[in-house]
Amino acid sequence: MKLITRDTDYALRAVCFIVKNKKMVSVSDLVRELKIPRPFLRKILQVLNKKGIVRSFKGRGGGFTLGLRPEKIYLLDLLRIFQGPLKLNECTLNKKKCPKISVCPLSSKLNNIEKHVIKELKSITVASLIK
Amino acid sequence: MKLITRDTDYALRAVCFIVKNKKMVSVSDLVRELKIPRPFLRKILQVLNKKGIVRSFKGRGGGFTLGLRPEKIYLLDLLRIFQGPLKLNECTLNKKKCPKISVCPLSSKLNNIEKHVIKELKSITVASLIK
DNA sequence: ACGAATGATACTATTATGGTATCATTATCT
DNA sequence: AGATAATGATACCATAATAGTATCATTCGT
Repeated sequence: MKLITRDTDYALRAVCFIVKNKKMVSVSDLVRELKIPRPFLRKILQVLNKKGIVRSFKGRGGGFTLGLRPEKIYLLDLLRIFQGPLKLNECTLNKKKCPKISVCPLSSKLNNIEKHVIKELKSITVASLIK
Repeated sequence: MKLITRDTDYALRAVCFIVKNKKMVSVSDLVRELKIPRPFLRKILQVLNKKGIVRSFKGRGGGFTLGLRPEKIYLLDLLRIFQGPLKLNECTLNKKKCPKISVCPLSSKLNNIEKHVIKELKSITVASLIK
């Protein structure tokens, strides 16, 4: 099981690079640096732009700058953007109501795990990864 | 993101039912009780049998009994059997060595999360879910 | 006006998940 | 012994998620 998928990972790397570079960064710069497939990276950056993580500038000399301060960019947010909500305790039979064999003590235990994971992920910001 | 997929979930439910029933349980019993698609459940039980979690008996009057004591059946084991090793911190660019933008403080943080999750999952046994 | 950049969007490929289907084997009951 | 009721082995299929590609539109600087 993976916790972090590629798009999230790429997004994180891209954002980190943009932070370090201070100035405007183009997709070409990022591709050169990160060796990520260009069209895929473009798609990812467009999402980051829409979410305000990054700001885009069109036209010649354009590219991307940071949209938020690095301390305000949480790994958890990136994860949610690209992978949807983190729900570790989803009961697969939920729609049909749990049948008699109620294994539901499980649910509370999974909830605890989930809370811990979320707390930890919240503590990871781009700023904390850069320094 | 799901932590537990259906096969693991079904396996857990099946095992719990077998524990509660004390005696031999056939696939038909389980299907009746758990409303799980029969062929899928059969496949799952065959895996559980091979792994020793469950013991199978062929022929008329056959079925399944427990292969281990309920305190010895860990959710973590079921998870590993059906979903492979739990690796939260897999760096997607690992093969090619992380490029210069080393985001690797991330790795240690993810490792901590992973350890915690594994520890928690180890503490969940079938016995603890039944009572 | 041209070229260099991103925006929008639709399509494709690969893999993981969630199953089905079929035939072989084995044990029991009559 | 033979029918029947169970699991074993295995190959196949469907759907969804992941990981990308491709193309045309728009915008900005020179």
